Amino acid sequence: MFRIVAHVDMDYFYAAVEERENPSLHGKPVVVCMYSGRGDGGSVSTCNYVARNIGIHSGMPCSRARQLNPDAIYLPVRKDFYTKVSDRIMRIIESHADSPDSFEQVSIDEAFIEISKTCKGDFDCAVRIAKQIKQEILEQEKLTCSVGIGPNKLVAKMASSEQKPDGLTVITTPDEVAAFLRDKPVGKLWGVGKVTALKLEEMNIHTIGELARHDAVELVSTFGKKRGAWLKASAQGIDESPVIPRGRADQIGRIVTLPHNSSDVEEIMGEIDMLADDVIEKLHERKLSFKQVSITIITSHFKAYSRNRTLNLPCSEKETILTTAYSLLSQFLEDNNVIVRRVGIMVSGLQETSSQTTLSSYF
DNA sequence: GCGAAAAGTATGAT
DNA sequence: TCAAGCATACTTTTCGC
Repeated sequence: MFRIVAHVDMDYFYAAVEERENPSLHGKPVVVCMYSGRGDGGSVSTCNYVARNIGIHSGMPCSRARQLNPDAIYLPVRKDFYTKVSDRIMRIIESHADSPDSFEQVSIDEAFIEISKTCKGDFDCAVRIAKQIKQEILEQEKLTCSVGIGPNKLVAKMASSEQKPDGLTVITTPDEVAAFLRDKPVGKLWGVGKVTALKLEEMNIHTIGELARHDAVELVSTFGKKRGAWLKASAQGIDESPVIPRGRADQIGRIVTLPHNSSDVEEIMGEIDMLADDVIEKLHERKLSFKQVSITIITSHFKAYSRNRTLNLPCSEKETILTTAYSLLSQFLEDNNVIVRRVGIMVSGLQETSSQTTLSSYF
C-alpha cells in the first residue's frame, strides 16, 4: 500500500500572530523585521499578504521594504512568543498522526505527519484529517494554515505551497505527481535555492520536468554523487525519506551584528560574552554539554569565516565558551587583516549532561 | 594509504 | 545597493594507525 503524508504550513506565521494579537492590523501591510541594532538596518523575517502584494518578501532588507511602502506596519520579531503559539499548534497536528513517532516538526511553523496507517490508501480520509486539523487550529488559535497531501514528504511539502493562504492541495497518483511538477521552474523544487537553480539554468535545465529527464551521469558529475542523484529523484517526485520526530537541534548558536565594525579582540569579546549567556541558557534548559566551540566572523565586506575547536571533554560552562572563543578569535585576527561586522558563536557535539560523570564526582 | 574525525564552507528557508 | 540570524548538508583537511 502506498504512503500518505501530509504537510501543514502556517500562513505568514509571525505576521499572522501579530495580526491576531492586534486586530486593528487587519487589511494593512504587516512586516515583521529582525533588526541589527544599527539604525533601522535589518531584514524582513515574514510579512502578510497585503505586504507581499506590494513586493515585500522574506529576507529583503527592511530599508528596501520601507522604500516600497513607508506606511506599512513594521514590527520587531517576538520569537519566544511565536514559539509558545507554535508549540500548541504542533500538539494539534501531532494528535492526528499515525502515532507520535509519525510526526516531524520541520520548523517553527511547519510539520509533516504520516497518515498511511490511519488512511490505508484512502485519500478522502486524508482530506478529512486535513480539514479537521485546519478547523482545530482555526478554532483554538484563530490562525489559518495550508495543507499539502501527497505520497511522500517532497510532494506533500510542495503541495502545501500550491494554494495559499488557507489552502488544501491533494496530489495522489503518479500521473498527478508528474503533472504537478512538470512545468514548474526548477527553483520551486524543495531544496533547490538560488545557487543550484542558477547552475541548472546554465545547463539549460529550466523546468522540473526537464530536470527529471536529464542525464543522471551529468547531474552527478556537476553536483556530486549524493546531490546529483537527489536532484534526479526529486524531480521525478521520488522521495523515500521517512517522517521521523526530530531530535532537538544538535547545535546551538547565536550571532549578532556589532554596534560598529571593529578589529579589537576585547571589544568583540564583549559581544561574545552576551551571546554566550544566551547559548548557556538554552544549553541548561536542555541539560546538555558540548564538545565543540566555534566562532563565525563576517567581515565589513560580508565575507564569512568560521573557526572551531574540539574540547578534550564535554563541558557545560560559560567560561569554557569564552576562553575558547577568545583563543580562536585572537588567532584569527592575527592571521587575517580584516574588519569585523558580525560575530557569532556556536556549540555542537551536544550530549546529555545528566548521564555523564564530572571529574569532581569521583572524589 | 586508509577510514574516521575535525575543520571549514556553501546553501536554504523564514 | 542592501545585507538578520539560524541550522544543516557538504567538502576539504588533518589525524591515527
